[in-house]
Amino acid sequence: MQALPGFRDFYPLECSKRHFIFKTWRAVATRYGFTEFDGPPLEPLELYTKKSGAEIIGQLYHFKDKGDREVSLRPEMTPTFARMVAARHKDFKKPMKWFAIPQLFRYERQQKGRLREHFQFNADIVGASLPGEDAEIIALAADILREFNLTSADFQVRLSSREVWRDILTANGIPEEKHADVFGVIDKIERVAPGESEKKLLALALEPATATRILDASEIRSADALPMSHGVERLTQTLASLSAMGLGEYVTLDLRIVRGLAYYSGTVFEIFAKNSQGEPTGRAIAGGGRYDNLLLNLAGVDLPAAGFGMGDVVLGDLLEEKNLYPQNVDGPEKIFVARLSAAQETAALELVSELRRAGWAVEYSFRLAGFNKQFEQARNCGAAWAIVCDDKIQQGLLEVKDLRTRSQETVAKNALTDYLKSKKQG
RNA sequence: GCGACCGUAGUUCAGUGGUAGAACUCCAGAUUGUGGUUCUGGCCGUCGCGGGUUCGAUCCCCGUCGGUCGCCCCA
Repeated sequence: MQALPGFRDFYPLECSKRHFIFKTWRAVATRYGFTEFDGPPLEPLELYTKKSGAEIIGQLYHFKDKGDREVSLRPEMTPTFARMVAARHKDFKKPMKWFAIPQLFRYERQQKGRLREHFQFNADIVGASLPGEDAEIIALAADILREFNLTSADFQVRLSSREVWRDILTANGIPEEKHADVFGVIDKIERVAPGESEKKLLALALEPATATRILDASEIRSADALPMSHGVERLTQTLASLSAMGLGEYVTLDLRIVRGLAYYSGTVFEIFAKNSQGEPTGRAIAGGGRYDNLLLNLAGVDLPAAGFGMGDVVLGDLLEEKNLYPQNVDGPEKIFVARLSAAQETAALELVSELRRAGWAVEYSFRLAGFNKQFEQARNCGAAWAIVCDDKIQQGLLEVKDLRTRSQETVAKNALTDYLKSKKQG
């Protein structure tokens, strides 16, 4: 028996890494004033088949439950979020800044960076559709990566706008009905052979000259290269805000980004790891954007919103590759309490208990073994300190050994925690 | 859903048409007052599963399941 395909067993080390990622997500989100929420991992299938991106339904992990309901494990958090917000948005002041760390599911063949299950940090703002909100979302995403000690040499935020794209398409006489298809082509420009995108655009019955202008537009990397419009003004303001927040070096305008999901309406962005040439590479670490119409379409409540997601798989691979998991990711400094003989059994257990209640991570040997064994066990459990209980415990004295330097000192029991604290900081 | 490659002890891998090995790990001991060395012993596999060819298959063939990577799609 093993885990289902695409599902992971988290052994202690992997679980520690997962906790490290979650802890970092929560810490930065909290600093940005976001509060955590959660929803059901299983939802009515209809929530996903209804209005949010028809693309997603082909790969849903869905089935019929015992009550004959069509249900699906959640493939993304946004529909759940939209439903929850729509139902009770009047209970919350705007802007609402919420985050969640849902486990998401997709039924598809697994490959690198893509499993049937993953955890995804989601942060969303429901507010007034301001450029500052877009900047806040992007800044949070970038600052999370900075918190993992990733730098501008490691990742790049690629900023774009569907609003700008709609203006470009409309200016080129492309009717609204075709926008989604054209977005689909733009979204894949980087992944198809040269010339392929032009063929696809022509297949959508675009004039050759129009197709060329669309492809040229996707090369735009600066707001100055775009005719002024509401969308461009917005992008400019968002970029200015990000620069003011000290994140300018992380962000570039890149009109190749449009995002796959149909519900995005304005600003969109994706974050990619950079290769040695500084080019975006691999799968997106994070992605998101503005979806001002989703709440209206899905739940009949007209609230503008923006958000992004960041999965643990691609991020985890990157942290692994860059060796950015902390040394002590599997836990705090431990203390091992050893005792010489049965005479110290009780005293040792008292000491173990006292230290644990004082907040230290403490281990000891369940059976009285020779010192060789006890010290070996101390090393194996990763202890930084060993405290030896021997005859001197009668006088309230303990031997404290630093297992890394192998130096040992006699310390009074009542001075132990102060001693350990002073040593820990040093 | 499609394609390529792969599937032997917990792990990394060797191996042969006549029912399997190494290293490491793990456990115990050498060592009844101080640990990463060394030595000794022990546990471990229905050789992924099913079928076929064969006197006989872990080895050949087919299927299936699983893994890796890619396509599709993209949280």
